[in-house]
Amino acid sequence: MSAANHATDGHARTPGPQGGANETPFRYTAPFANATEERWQARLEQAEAAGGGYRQPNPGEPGFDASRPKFYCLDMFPYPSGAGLHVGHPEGYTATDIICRFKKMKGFNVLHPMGWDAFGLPAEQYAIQTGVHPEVTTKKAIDNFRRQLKRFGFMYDWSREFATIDPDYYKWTQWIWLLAYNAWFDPKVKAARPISELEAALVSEDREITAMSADSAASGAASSASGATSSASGARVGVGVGVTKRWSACTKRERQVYLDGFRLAYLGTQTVNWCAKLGTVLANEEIIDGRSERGGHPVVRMPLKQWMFRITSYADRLLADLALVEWPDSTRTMQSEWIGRSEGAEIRFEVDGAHVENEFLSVFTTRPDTLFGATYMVVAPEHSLIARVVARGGDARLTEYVAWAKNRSDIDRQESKKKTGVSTGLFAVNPATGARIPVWTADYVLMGYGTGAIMAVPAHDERDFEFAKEFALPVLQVVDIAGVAWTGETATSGEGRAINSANTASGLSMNGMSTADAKRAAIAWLEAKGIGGLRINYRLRDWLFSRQRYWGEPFPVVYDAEGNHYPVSMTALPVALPPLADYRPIESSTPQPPLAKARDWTHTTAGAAGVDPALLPADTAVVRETNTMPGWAGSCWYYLRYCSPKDAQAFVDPAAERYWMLSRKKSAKGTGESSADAASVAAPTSYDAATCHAGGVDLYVGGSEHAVLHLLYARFWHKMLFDLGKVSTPEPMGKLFHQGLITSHAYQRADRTLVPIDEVEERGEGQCVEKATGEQVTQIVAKMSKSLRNVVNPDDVIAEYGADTFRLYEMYMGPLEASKPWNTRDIIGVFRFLQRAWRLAVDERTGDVLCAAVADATIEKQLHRTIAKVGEDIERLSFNTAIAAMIELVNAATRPSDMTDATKGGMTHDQLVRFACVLWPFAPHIADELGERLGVAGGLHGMQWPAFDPAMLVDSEVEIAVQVQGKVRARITVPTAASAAEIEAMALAHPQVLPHLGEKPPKKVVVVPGRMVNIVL
RNA sequence: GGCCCUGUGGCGGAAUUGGCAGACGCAGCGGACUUAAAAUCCGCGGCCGCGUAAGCGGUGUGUGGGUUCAAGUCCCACCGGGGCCA
Repeated sequence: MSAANHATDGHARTPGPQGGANETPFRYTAPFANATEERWQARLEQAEAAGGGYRQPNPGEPGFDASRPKFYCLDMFPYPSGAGLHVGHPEGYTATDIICRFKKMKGFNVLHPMGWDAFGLPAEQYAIQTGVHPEVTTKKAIDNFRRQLKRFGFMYDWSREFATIDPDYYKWTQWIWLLAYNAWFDPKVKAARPISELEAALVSEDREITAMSADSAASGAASSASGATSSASGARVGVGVGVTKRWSACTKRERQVYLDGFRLAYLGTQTVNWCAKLGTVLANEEIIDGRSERGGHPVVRMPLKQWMFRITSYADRLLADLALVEWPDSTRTMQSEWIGRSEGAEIRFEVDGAHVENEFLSVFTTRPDTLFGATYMVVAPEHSLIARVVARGGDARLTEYVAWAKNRSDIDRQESKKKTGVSTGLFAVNPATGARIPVWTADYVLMGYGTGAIMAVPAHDERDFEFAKEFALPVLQVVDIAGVAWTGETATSGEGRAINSANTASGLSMNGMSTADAKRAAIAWLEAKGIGGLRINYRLRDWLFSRQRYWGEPFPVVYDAEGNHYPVSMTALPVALPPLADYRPIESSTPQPPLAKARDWTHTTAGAAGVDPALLPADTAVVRETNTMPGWAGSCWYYLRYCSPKDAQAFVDPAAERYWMLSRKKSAKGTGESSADAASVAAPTSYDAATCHAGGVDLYVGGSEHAVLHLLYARFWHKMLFDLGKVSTPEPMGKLFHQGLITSHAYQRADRTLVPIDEVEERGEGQCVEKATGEQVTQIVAKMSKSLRNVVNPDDVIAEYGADTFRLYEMYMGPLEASKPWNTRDIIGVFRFLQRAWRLAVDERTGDVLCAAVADATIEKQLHRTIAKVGEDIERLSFNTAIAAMIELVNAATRPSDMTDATKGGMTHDQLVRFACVLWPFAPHIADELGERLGVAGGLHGMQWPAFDPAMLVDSEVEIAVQVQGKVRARITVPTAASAAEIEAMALAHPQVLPHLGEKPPKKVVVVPGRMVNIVL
């Protein structure tokens, strides 16, 4: 078969652009590779325009094959930044592309979508810098990203593409938020339920409720929701002021406030991190060392009404269900540490003092066994108790201290060596000893952890001890730790035996008990006394979901004149982001969302805004919420939308969601060869924990920088949707994989300062010197950065070698999960491999295919082994070794320099087709081109993964090592089936072994058939 | 400070279950082809010592111990690099 036979598209015979005297116009050069790739990509565009291409139909759609198993493979969608793709993007995308192409050849229905995470701070900041509307810059960046990704030839189903900024998408983001707004977490069933069910129960049972002010309600219920997981369910945390009333006796307003205290999306007054420069509030996790993660601007703390998500309700389940997913252990550990479950006790201390009466101070401690050692208490400067003391005329030093401490970052507060604080003038009563102990405020206690107050046990806590020393507060040892002498000079921490811990008056006696027993005794005593009990505390805080920015999803909420909030009806969505001439944030010391500037939009009526008339008459004047959602919002559920991206009736079509997200657990036996048997079992129709996989997406690949936040938020949304019956699996991502960071090189002077890569010259022998000074520098691995001038632009690399080479290079660099340095010099290696592979099949002078007439038995065997090895390696994401195997095959089959003599080396037509199929997932363009020249029309995507004969994987003979005392002394070739006794006899008789054997017979001979022999003397 | 990951030639890495360390690639060296160069093809290659050579001996996976017939792999301690929580 010659190339001329299928030169129908007029391109196949086009010589590589190498000039007139070129003798090898069909050589696989970079221009030839680029031309070939672009030709195949143009064809793909045509096919896509005609409804084909790599489109994957859904169940019920034309062309859908129900007999095939499904595989949903997802990349973390990118922020389309103005800078375009960096080399890190195609790393994960190539990996998933290889797996998807492989799975397709193995007979799977493959969902492999791509889209854009286009809202959020970076897009807005970029727009602000360039002075162009974010929508314009974002869409331009998307177009550029799409162009770049298409140039890599990824097998995405582009018909499913969307961006989070599309109104058709964020309409449903708002819809999900409304679901959360209209839901509460029922601690009895540990699941979300519609809030209408809570309301119905309150009405029918006419329950007694504690009516509260709007401000305290939200935080109060939030605390009780997490407290509900402990046995201390009745205990209120902090100082709550409320009146108990029957539901029927409550006003409409009181009922509303009460219900608001349960919503999963609620309005709470929070001490927030206000970044004046960015004009927005930031989540704790967006702040590093007291400055904004993005931009490094200072952040101050102030109270603000914000929309929150009650993610703490899900702390237990978010923790427990980590066991159900195939995620890297490191990621699961990070999430569980982020959730930070700790078991301890809540203890309520009575407070009395000049200004405050009948109050109590609640603390959380992991060491209730040390209660007798609590010689003073400390509350955070932000604690509500302090505010009240100040309001009732507390002394000036206290006021001053609170003002000073308020803006110190959490890090500063915890790390500063010198402890600061002032006495509040109040006293609390230690319930165990009956002693009056002073209440201090100090910034080393944070409002964000526990209750914002601690009982200080200076004898056994380092920080409490330092504080007690600083202010001459009493220290009492209550734990005797074996092997650690008590000197009074330093705190002793750890477990031991309780001492000085008995009081007949209070009835608590723990002396002699182990720490574990003492904890139990203390908790039992607290419960009996009704002043506390077992409590599970979480580090996890509720999720601050409001941002004072323009470029985000508007909240579907309006406020009446009194400031009461009302949801926009689901049927009135989307609440479209209004056009705004000046969208810049308002840089100020007080929060002012930019959307407030769109007065025509913000000031409207309930009817125009789409509020249910049953909630508020249509002509009521209302003001829209001007905060927007954070960048995380759109990425919390995009994987669901891909299942049915155009659905206008629902956020996801239930049948499509079920098909792509729900799957059976893999049977224990099924290793690798799973295509045929998986299809024979009918797809499940509903989730069953015993037989179904908890996670939906079969493989999710992305960077580990998203190990906590994005993945925790997405899991939270998914669990809400699961509870409310909107999705069919309890977890969003069944299997997760993090690709490693691609780093680069930089050079370091003797004084450890860095030198940009282009200011260094190599002088051979691995010696490098700085051009300007001649100083010797050493090569180190560093992150790619503009300042080090070591950023690699994928477009440049493709122009120089082609996309197939780029893909191959990134996969060949090393293990996918490892962080690896980019080394441009190494790219030539995989490029040469593709050249050799090409030359194996194609005459470089004529473009005709070159096939061996007769199959070489050795090559045939190696081909089978390569097919087996590459298939296994793809399944375990070991692409570097798969490529090495292909290189070995091609090297073995490569002819000597006379490349026209088809009788020497090479592969037969049939072998070349099979090889092209194996190469296709990695380097699809060259493989498709080879395939076509070999007579497979229209590309290889319809081909099956080639079969291998297991018999071909075994040799009849094997060479094994013979060791004497663990040292290799000889190698013998034995039949694979040889018995241990036969091998032993051969080994002992070997001439190279004999001299090493002593006079006496060997003590022992270890024979591992097929591996080695070890003779022990 | 605690937990986790990691350390293999000049470089990237391989060794999937404790079983021949260094696959494959880069860089390097030698040869063939060529007027020459590039390209291509063939070959060499951890380090040290001996040998003209094929080869032989020793040593070798951050350091020091241990388990084992056998350790890059398992255990303990330490050192360096990275991450997470403090």
